[in-house]
Amino acid sequence: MSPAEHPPFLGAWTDTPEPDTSPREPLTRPRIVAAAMKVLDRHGIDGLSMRTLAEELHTAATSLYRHVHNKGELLDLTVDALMAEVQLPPDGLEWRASIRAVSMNLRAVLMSHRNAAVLRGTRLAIGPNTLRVMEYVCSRLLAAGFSEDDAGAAGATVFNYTIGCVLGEVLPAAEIEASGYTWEQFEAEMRTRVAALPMDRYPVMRRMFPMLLGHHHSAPFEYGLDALLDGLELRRAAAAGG
Amino acid sequence: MSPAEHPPFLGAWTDTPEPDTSPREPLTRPRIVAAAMKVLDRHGIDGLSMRTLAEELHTAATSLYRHVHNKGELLDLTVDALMAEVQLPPDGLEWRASIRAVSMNLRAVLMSHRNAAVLRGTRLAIGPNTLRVMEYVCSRLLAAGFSEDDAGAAGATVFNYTIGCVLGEVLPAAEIEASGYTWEQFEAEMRTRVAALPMDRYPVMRRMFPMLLGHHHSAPFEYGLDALLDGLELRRAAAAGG
DNA sequence: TTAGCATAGCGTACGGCGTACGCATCGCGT
DNA sequence: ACGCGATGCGTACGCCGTACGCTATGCTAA
Repeated sequence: MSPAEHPPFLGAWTDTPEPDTSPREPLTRPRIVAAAMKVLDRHGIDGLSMRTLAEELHTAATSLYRHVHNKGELLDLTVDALMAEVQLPPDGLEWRASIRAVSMNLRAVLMSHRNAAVLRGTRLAIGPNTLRVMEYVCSRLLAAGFSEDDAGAAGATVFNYTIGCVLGEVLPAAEIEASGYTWEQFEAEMRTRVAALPMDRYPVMRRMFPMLLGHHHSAPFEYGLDALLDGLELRRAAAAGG
Repeated sequence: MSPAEHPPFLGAWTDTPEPDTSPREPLTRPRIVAAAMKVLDRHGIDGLSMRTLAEELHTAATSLYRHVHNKGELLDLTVDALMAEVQLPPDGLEWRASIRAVSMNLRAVLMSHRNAAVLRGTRLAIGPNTLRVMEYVCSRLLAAGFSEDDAGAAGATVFNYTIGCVLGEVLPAAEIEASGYTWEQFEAEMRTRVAALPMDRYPVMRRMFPMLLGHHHSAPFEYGLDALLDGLELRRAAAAGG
């Protein structure tokens, strides 16, 4: 197999494969996770396979398994890495303002990585970065006077609300991306699909449905978030007063 | 290939395959969807493949494609079928009570089909059954005095909150099921995994984390739901008063 | 300097997946 | 009796995750 086994003139015919003298820094978990996020952003969930990821890293698929137990763990790491991007608000804010800011930032991060956000909906991925955000939220709530039980419930509520909303907003976009449609094609298809449904049996929906699908801005999200925070403040004040 | 092509004694050696004289009612979409739900409940998301589903129906995998465009559509149908199970409360309830009841019923249905609930988190599946529930919620909110925009936002909020919470509650269970662990094994593994994290950097979490993971009951869900409804009532009253 | 060895990378292969394609079978309208 | 559309299914293809074992590399001890 080595060139020495060929007569010399044969070796001259083909370019020697140039033993790939590039330095090529070594594979590490952070590098792998970062690449996974990139592939996810660009090619969607179905576009992320161990092979495509390996290609992105100029490696073989099986090499990844030296650094990651299996694909599930890789996805969990990627989802947790997402949480590293959410900024925590500065100190000194009133509790509502700080929780609101965390929720908004979390939403922004998820929206900027739609596909990872969808993943986040399907995996229980608790890592240091997730914990960091949860720590901030819960400590703020405790400091504001919530009991430990209430702080846990309130924090979970805000989290779950935020993620639920983002999923609702992001899933259409993710499906569009996956199907290769444009937004207009998708909206048209949606319209015909809806027209095929027995809409006359649902008079309210016939009027409101386009609106429900079309929230490209954050107004409904903020409406619900503020309502939720108002309700939590009522409970906090009642508990503090009683 | 027909038995007549073999000498008779050869035919006697093997049991004639008994041409399956069972009547076997024809494949239909509802039958397929019901079977998919059953497989989902029993064997989890990964346990539902076109082949396993076909086996459940005593058919070949490719036969299913006469009734369903692709697996994605099948999953969408299954998710929508889930929504058929949520009961709508009787007439005459105050708006908060009726919305609260829908949310609780929706949660109960999702909790009783964990795996389908996880699917619901990843697919935009709007069919007649989903529409029916949304119709109820929105019409109730409109009747209570919400503007059309606010009703849409409020309805979406309640929906998204409910689904987000259920996902948070159900994902651990779904993962347990998928991994074949028992709940105790899982809790133990979770404990060691958490112990491996830099918990000392997160003092609040170290205390509260077990609680956050362990909500086997609906108290935190109801806490957040009631807070949300309180906040919405504030807005409704303000809009009606102004 | 060299021998030995742990470790990172990778080539091959296996079983399972979704599903395109074309043939067999069956029930019904003529 | 006879086509003919609808339904079921056998085969096959190109992906997927990943187990297994070889090779190349760089460090450590002699």
